[in-house]
Amino acid sequence: MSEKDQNTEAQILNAARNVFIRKGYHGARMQEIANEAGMNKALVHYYFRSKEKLFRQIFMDVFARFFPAIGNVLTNEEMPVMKKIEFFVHSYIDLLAENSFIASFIIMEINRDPEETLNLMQEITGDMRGQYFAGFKASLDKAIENEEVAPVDFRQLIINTISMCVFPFIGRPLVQFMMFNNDNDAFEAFLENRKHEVVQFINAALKPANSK
Amino acid sequence: MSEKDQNTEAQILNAARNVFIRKGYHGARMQEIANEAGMNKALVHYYFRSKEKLFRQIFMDVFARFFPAIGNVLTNEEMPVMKKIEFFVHSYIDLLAENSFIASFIIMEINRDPEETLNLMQEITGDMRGQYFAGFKASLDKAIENEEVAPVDFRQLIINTISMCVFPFIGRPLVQFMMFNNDNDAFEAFLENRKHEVVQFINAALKPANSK
DNA sequence: CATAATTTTGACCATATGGTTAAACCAATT
DNA sequence: AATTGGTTTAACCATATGGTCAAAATTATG
Repeated sequence: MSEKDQNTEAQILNAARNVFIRKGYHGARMQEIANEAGMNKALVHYYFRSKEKLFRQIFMDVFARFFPAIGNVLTNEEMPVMKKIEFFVHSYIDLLAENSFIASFIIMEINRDPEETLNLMQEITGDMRGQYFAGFKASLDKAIENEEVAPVDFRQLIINTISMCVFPFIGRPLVQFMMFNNDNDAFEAFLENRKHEVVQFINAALKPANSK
Repeated sequence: MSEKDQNTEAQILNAARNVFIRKGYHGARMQEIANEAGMNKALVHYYFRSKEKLFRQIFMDVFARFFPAIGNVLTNEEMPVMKKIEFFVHSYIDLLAENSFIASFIIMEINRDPEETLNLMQEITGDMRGQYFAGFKASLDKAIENEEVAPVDFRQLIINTISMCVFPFIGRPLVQFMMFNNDNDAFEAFLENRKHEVVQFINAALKPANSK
């Protein structure tokens, strides 16, 4: 594989990533990818046989970068639960803010073809799926026992947390329109605040009943 | 318009609704809609000139049924804030459970073509958009002043609430796979619980600092 | 420098898809 | 029964799209 090879390949991957993320699988056109990469359509097929093969690679790249953020935080045994959550919320919202279409893209694709998409995801998560959460559950339950946090089901808590982080990005056009008169800057500011607000919200919700 | 007219038209609308919701605009095929309606493709065009016109009508129908659930609850001045939220959470999760693809559909389309989709939505919401939330803000702020609930920005609260209701449905395949080993029944049970858990979670989060 | 190997391109193909049309069908009216 | 008006269909059209191929351009190799 020559230098030029890697270069063109990278150009294609880059263009494909943009187009697929913007338009989704059905909306994306091989021609548009070729144009955006500044080359002939046949060349795209020369490097990646078919649209589907190209898409798979893109999806896995995107998801592979997106997924570990969850795992790394939940896995760290040392950190107290509430710190874990704080760290998670901050890094997740930052990640999404910098890659604003990733969340919609993943959601879009998993709803388009759940079976296939789950297969791709499994190749990345492997068997680790359950482990991530088991670790979190353990340390959460311990904290509950020590009455550091109020009793709560770990799944509900995780989903509450992820929901509050992810939804504003997925539903951004809608939310921005409905609640911010479509004012971009106002919404950006809102997102910046949100990191702290969400943490505070969860923190308050988890305050044990007998604390002051 | 004859009886038969209304019947075929309804059949088309019904089929189109199913197909569009399952596949989204790009994924949907006029032929598939015709098949599902049990008729010729040309007939679909005879009733609704183009795919786009048909789609618009479907989207507006779907959104029109989906949207008021927000407004009605937030508008009611009498109800105490926490009751409003409880009512909202219950009715929203029920609505989504019964129309499981609606949320994904709306999200999908608004990300596909925000401009156009917002236009369609505006035809339904009219100028009422702001009003809904203004009413909620007023009664929330009053409750805060009376120290019935802890201080919180009304937008953050609304988005927190909607996030926690909607996200599990939008991300269902992913969540079900990651946290429930793809077990359908387990996830359904989880959703049933969730109505109460979310209400309780918000309730705890909004408990004023000085209450026991 | 000549030859081989690889990369890139323009032209092309088969198929799918949204959309049209003319004719067939059918129900009501005279 | 014939006419009329709307409904439904089969066949068709133009275009878009994923994909292929042979030739040209470029690069590596002797």
